Amino acid sequence: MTAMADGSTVPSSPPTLHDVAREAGVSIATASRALNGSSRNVRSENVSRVRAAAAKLNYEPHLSAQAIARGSTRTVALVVRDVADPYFSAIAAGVVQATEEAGLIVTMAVADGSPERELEIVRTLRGQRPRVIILAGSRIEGAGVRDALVEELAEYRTAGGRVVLISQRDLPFATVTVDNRGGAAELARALLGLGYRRFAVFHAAPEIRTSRDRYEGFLAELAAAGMPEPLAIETGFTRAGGYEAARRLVDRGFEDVEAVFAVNDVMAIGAMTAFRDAGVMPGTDIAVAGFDDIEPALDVLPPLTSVAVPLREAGLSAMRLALSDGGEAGVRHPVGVVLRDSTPPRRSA
Amino acid sequence: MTAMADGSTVPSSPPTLHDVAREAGVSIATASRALNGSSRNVRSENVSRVRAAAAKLNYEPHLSAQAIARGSTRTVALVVRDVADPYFSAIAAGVVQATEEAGLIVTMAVADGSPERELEIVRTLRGQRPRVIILAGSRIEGAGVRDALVEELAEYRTAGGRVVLISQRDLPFATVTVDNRGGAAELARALLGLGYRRFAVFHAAPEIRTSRDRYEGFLAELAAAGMPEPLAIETGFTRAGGYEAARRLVDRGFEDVEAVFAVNDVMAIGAMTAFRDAGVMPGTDIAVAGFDDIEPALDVLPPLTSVAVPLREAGLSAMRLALSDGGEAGVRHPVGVVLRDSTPPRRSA
DNA sequence: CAAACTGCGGAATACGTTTTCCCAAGGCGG
DNA sequence: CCGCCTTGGGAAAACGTATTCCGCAGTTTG
Repeated sequence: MTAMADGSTVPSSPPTLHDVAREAGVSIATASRALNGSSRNVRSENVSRVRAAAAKLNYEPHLSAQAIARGSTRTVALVVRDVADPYFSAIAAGVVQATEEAGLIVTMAVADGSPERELEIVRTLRGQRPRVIILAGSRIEGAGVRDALVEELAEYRTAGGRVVLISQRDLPFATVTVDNRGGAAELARALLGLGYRRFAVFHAAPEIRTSRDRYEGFLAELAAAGMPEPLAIETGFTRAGGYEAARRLVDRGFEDVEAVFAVNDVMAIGAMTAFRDAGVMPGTDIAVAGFDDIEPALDVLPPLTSVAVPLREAGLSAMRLALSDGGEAGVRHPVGVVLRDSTPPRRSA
Repeated sequence: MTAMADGSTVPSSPPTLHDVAREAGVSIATASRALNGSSRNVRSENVSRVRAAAAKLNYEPHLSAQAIARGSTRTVALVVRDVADPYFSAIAAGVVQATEEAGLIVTMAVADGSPERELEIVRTLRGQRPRVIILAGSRIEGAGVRDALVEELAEYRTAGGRVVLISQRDLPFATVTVDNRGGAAELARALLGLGYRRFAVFHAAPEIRTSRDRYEGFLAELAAAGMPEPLAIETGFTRAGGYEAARRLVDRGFEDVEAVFAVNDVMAIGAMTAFRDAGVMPGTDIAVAGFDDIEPALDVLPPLTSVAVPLREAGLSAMRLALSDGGEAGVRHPVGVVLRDSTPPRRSA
């Protein structure tokens, strides 16, 4: 603070490059060149004087000013549905890690599962002029919003920005996907192998592409094996959704269902708790399997059978994809079924 | 893209205020005033023409340019230890929500539990010139780093920035805390009331203030009740830390311990899994209690006794505190013990 | 009816950087 | 010894916006 005559204080603004240059006795241009090593040379004596001055004044360059002077920012924008969801927070962790390793800055926005909100976010994001926009788990298929979003993103890319989508296919942008369909099919095969025959599937609205792919992959494999169509229950893509679907199943008296496949782990975990609350024991009375293999899947009892998805890796790949100047390519991560006690082998009926 | 003579394309930069003004047939000054309603009036006809031009060109103001022209940004910087940890992601969710409601932007950095990294983050954050810096769960007590960090933050505040700390006391900044000491004491009383007498405490390094407060609160209450000193095991503040501490306890043959208090839920949950992996059943063979009452505490079996902490609320309060021009005040959130089956009443010995 | 004032548009400046352009000094070959 | 090239410093322009200041027209006031 700067003390005033009346005893009050005034916020003193941080030192600028100008101050550093004056302190070092050189021009602003030289100071700038000394600090960020441009293509131009600076006499080494001047470099050290500028460095010393910057350190003395505790100078930090004004990122906004740099951005406008250079014509590009150092930020990466990440849009997720919900930070508190372990699925997204794992992805976010990967994105943040890769971003910081590249010396960039992450800004985060939460779409809350609303396509309109997501569109609005992307629009205002353009004002931020980020280098990269990463959309994770968007609910992009919402009616007309989809086209508007695609157009918005395309325009952003035209201006030199990079777009990466996580777990969302069929859009003209670089994408990192996981093999949702294949993983669900593999899971179906594994469950059939354990002796299960009658299934229920807890899935979310089909506009959520991830849910739909997993659902369809599971169905396709059952059909291929000549199994009857499973009981499908549509619900929210969240823990609460899984809980509620399980309640509904209990209320309906199970209808012979032996195993539940919930299209993600938080739903599966919610379902397990709902079953237990209703007095039916997951694992013994009814089998439960999920998808994602998030950390809590191990801590729940019985441990949850799931399909391991490298979420953090997906976040890392997204950033790698964004930073490599590669074209529209995409990365697909393999997934792997991991069987645990929530789906014990079933004595042959 | 702009098509070139040779058939290639060139990134075309986004429209600027200049373009909007030209399109609307007014000056830049008028366009600026029309778009963000300054104190100055603009003829309503011009306002609508500018608005129309902006919409037609899909104009978004360049936030960096605004920042430097206005002398202040619209960003809030959040520093957490680890996004993937449910404790921090819950706080982050609250911060993001409140920030977006205020029309601001969140940038996020991950300190990874290293005080040096945290200091470095805060330093480079100053270059971002955020309106607010929120530090959650910092490990601020690291040796000399602490003073440097305080100084850095003080300097930032001098320049007009606002600092809010979450769950960190005794620093000269606005702080939102939870009653860690009181909650732990209350938990101790509750466990004593259930009949437990021999305790182990899994705590983290004392530089982690949150851990220390909970540990001390628990100890103090036991001492007040005339109980013997519990067995203390120091470990990491993470799920892995809890797991490892439980293993150590098992290896030592328990030494009569009847109940474990882990200073947070992820540690408690890790410990429960470790116990189970070792063949001792949490809840029946040994009681376990945690702190935070994160969502998975309900899904684990037996459900985990914990102390409910309004984490999302804490994030919201932090932002409210930052935006209200109030002084150094602080908010303290109350906590409440919630008993579940991981600590069943103990038959009196 | 002159003077003061109000309403509003636009030119110009400011913000803190980077970068282009110009210039001076010194080294070198011819 | 002269011109040319290299080296490196500084002045100034540029980035995109907000805002101050100036000026003009029209309106009110005394």
